[in-house]
Amino acid sequence: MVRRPAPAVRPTMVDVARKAEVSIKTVSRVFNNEPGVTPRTADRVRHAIDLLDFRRNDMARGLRQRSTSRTLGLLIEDVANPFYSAITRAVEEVARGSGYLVITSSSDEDPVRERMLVGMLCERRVDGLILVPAGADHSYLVPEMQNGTPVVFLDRPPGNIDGDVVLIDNRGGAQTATEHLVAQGHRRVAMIGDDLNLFTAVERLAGYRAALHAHRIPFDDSLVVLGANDIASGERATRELLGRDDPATAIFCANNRITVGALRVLHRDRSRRVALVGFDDFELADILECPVTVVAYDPAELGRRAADLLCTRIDGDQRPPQRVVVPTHLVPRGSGEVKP
Amino acid sequence: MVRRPAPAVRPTMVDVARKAEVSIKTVSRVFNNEPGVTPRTADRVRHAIDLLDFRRNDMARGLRQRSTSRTLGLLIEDVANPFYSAITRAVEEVARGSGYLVITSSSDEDPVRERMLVGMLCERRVDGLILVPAGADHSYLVPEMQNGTPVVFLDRPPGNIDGDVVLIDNRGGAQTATEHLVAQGHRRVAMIGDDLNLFTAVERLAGYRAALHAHRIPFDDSLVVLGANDIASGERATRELLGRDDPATAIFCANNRITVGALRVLHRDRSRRVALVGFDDFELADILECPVTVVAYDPAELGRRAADLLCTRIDGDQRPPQRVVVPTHLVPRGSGEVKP
DNA sequence: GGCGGAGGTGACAACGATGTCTTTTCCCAG
DNA sequence: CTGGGAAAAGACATCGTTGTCACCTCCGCC
Repeated sequence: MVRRPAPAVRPTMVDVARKAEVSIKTVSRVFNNEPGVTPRTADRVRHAIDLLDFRRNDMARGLRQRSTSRTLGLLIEDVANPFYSAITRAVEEVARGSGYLVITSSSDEDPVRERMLVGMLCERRVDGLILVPAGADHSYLVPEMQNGTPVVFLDRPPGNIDGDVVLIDNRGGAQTATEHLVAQGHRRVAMIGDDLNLFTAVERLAGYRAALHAHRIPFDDSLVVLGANDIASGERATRELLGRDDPATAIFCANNRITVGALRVLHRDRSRRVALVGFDDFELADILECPVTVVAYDPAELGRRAADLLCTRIDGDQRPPQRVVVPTHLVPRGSGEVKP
Repeated sequence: MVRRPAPAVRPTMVDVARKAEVSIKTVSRVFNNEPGVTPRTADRVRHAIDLLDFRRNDMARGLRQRSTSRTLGLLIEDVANPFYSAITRAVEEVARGSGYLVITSSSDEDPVRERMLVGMLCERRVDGLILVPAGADHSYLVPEMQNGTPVVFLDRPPGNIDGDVVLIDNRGGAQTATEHLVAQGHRRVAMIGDDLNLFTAVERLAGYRAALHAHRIPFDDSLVVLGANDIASGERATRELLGRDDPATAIFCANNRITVGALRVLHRDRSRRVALVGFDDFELADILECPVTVVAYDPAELGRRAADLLCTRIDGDQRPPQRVVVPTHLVPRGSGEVKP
């Protein structure tokens, strides 16, 4: 017969109470620093707590107190992406400041997966949820929100419902980037962007168009390639743009995956001198052969604002839905200052 | 008098039971797909569940069932660091495959903070813990582990206790990197490393020394600069090494922060031709002016192995502590093939 | 017609903490 | 020495779910 190790059960307040020869209620009082316990008794209890390595069971505590888990849910596209990992870190920081831990999960831009994960988070009774919405319809969140889980949307507004949103100034940033290229004398400014079912892609395209319009440059849709969402498609789009008869002399890359793809192409074919401005900053942008000019913003700021807002909602803030916009700024480094 | 919105309480199985006119036990059976319920009854219950947007309260469930939270804890140095965010993603993936969500938190290499976070995670009764140990003593984990929270250590072994560890082949990788430089004809090969109270730093230094030893090159400690742990200190160390009378002709940078720092210095002063091999790969290493040769490994593999191991422990695996070592491989790109 | 058995359903306790209310203790004034 | 009252400590119900066991019904068969 195999001897199994003891079942390994954590001590409870009952165990502590027995050891300290008091009632569990007294243990609870000591543990929570509630008044009304003699210092002598409190010491006895604390001693028992240390002796047994007691850790309060937060599930029981949470169950008793209107089901709070002291935990926030953060549902993003992919933590491995630096943009989101910066956000994650910022959210963690704010959360910890208020005693929360954070459950992170990645939806991979898949609405079905998103919905499943939201379900799992709600089952665990997260006290609030920060969500980068994937897909077009988020009305499924209505019951969750009504049932008392506050939700803050991040980076994109949700579909078919209203709620707090924290966004980047996509349109303004894209316009700044494009105007910067125009100011260098470029007239054939191309744009490589993501799929237009993404809010950010639409906004950035709008900013690009606004810049052209402001400078009376006609919009030429052969200079716009959309649907690029990773490094490989960024490369393809760049090759396509440069392979034409009358190629662009400047490119606005609407996100950092695309920028990297474009850089790979330009790095291989150095004979061309193409101006480039990217949306999103990235590490090492400044020490590439041709340092990359970008429109930057602080992703951590996005996370902080969202987490702050969420915390006020958890604390009962009843204001109407808020819309926070985080500004962008141009960082000229060389690639955007190439003349036609 | 201000009219406050309804207290927003989530429906429970009691509500579902009332609506479906059955007992809560039957609701529980239907919800968990247990046998022994008439299809007709089950349909009625399911209908009520949908109608009320019922979500099972996992805290209550967990409390009843030996306090399981279906949640893993992941305690790393900093999620915003690409190395850790890749790990995080991999852990999430494996976890989800077994029905777990992951609480991530960053210790910032601070033992006090680590301990506090471990405490918070244990209070929430995570089913298991993956920990990148900071500091030198982890005996404080003994009671947690005895009380039934399995722990897997990541990237470094813990201090003063035994346990499962998943590591990179630090020594082998460092040796490979150094030998590669020696093979190019370098005799004055420098190393910039982190503080020696870090396990990985010690191992990498050992690998560097082993390589020199294998090629009968005497160890010269003026060529070794330690204590570099961020980009700025990497820059300082590089300047220091190159500013000497008889400077090194090759540098082994023992982590990617250091590599980036060194690159910044070399980028500014292009007159020097110094060979460089870095430990850790990083994005864009291949499209820098001089593409960077590195010793690479798969951070995601680290995360996967740790999560897999943790899951088997949670499932009751009683084997003695395991030690998993993830291999490294050299990626020559140019910077490491510069001749003396 | 009664009885055994199986399948469906429900009553009730339990998980581990906390809120409410009661009891006990103890101190001091009268 | 006793009564009043505040402070300390405890009893017990409760949060929402699941495990255990009892109950009921319906069926088939002797």
